[in-house]
Amino acid sequence: MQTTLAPIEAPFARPQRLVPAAPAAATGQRIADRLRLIETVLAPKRRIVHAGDVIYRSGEAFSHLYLLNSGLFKLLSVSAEGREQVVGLKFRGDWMGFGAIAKGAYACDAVAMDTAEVWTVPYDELLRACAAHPALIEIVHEAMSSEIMRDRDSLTAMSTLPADARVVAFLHDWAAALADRGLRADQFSLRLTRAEIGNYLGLTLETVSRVLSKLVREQLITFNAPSRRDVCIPDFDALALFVQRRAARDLH
Amino acid sequence: MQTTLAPIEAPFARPQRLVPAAPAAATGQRIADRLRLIETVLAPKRRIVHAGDVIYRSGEAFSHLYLLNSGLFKLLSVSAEGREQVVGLKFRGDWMGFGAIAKGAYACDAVAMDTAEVWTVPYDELLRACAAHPALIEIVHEAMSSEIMRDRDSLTAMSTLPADARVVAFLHDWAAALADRGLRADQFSLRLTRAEIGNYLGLTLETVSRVLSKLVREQLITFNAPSRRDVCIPDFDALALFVQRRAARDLH
DNA sequence: CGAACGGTTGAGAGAACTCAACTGAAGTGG
DNA sequence: CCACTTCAGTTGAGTTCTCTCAACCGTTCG
Repeated sequence: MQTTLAPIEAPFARPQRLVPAAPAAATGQRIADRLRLIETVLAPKRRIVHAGDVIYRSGEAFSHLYLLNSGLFKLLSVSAEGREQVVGLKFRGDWMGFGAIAKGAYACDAVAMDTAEVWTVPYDELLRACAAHPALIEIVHEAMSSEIMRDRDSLTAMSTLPADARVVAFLHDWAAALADRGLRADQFSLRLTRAEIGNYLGLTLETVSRVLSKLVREQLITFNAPSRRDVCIPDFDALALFVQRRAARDLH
Repeated sequence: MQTTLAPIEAPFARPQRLVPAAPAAATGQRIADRLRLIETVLAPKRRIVHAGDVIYRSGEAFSHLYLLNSGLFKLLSVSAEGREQVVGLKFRGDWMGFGAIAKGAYACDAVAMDTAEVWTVPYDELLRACAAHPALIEIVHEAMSSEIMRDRDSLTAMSTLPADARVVAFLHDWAAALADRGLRADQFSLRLTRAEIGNYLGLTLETVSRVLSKLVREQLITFNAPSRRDVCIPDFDALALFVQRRAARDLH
């Protein structure tokens, strides 16, 4: 797979994600609390969007951050030649647009995959509000920090995991993201095509399809109805274990 | 390589990097300016470290950010089993520790690869200073934003580029990082072993070695002395072109 | 001098990709 | 209402790329 400097374990093992069985009472509470604070302090403009709607486009001047209150977004890095690369998936409570601060322009397209509610936060207004509300700055830093960690984990997964473990880690993280938000994680609809999943994971759509078929054979997942997009995950921890085993494999 | 949603070009093409021929007068000025501001506002504690020294370790409680004033650092994600993964390389002007804000603990080891000067910035002090100096907050946000973008670009490269282009992109980015800091970019010493480069890029050390040999044959690089770590890059733009071509290859 | 280490190179194996055929579902127009 | 098309998905066969295993070289260091 790649060069081993020393033995490694599950690279996708994000501490917060590996504790999916959070007390039901607290499930999704942190995220909701933060949203409420943002709401009261900033009174952001709310906006309902539908699948396919684009919040910002690559190249546009940066001015706003966006906070997802519901729904699902994908971030697409679009090259000059028009090829697209999925570089991120955003759930409720996630911010969009952090990457644009440094360059003063968005570097990707933010596309809704669903009916969603987006809160619009003018960046300069946010900065002013930060001066008045110290808690705000910490929330923003925490969100950026999380994004950095998530990217880093993805990078590690990409460089250490074989195809099947990558797909499993993807499912695991998706389920964990839902669980974090208090949504049911044992059964959900992937809203991406095989091509999009493959694009995101650095695999071909055929490989993704083959892996999913294999996972069904191995009973790690099942599909509801013939749609083949509604996944059931009978044993969440088995996913993490699969990834771990697969990563451990090449340490002899 | 991976699923194509639409045609793509060079994924490593980071706008700021693709303009390496910055006016000599301004070269490295932005970074120096920011360092100077931090220095005057925060008066951070300076610290000289040597190759192999560790600034923080995975698992330690988060309390400080670190700003690199000179030298080179690597960030190592270390698993429970002790296997290491290079997840980042830091140059002068780069911050270390952003990833730790969210979880309150560092998730990787920061290891000096060189004699280096590190500035120590207590995070709570930084937050207080931000309230007084609005410019400071923008600098920090910009640094975090840059890190997000860099990770995202690496992810794209990992998922779209074949082995040779990945190595070339790595050299290109290294040279660009040096150029950004006013250092000579046409000739420099890679301070990583083949194993470390491979680990970072998700390749084996043998593949890295083979690619480098091929690049020498194709005159994209040369080595100084038999050390095989001192690289000459006769034509910087040729590197970007190589990556671009290699990425464009699979769009038929 | 011998051991350890970084690096190079070759041969064979294995993983993922490409190309291609096929299915089923959904949508369109006659 | 039913051909016809399109699109997502599955599966197979062959190819290609990268990895694994191995031998070997040169340098450094005890």
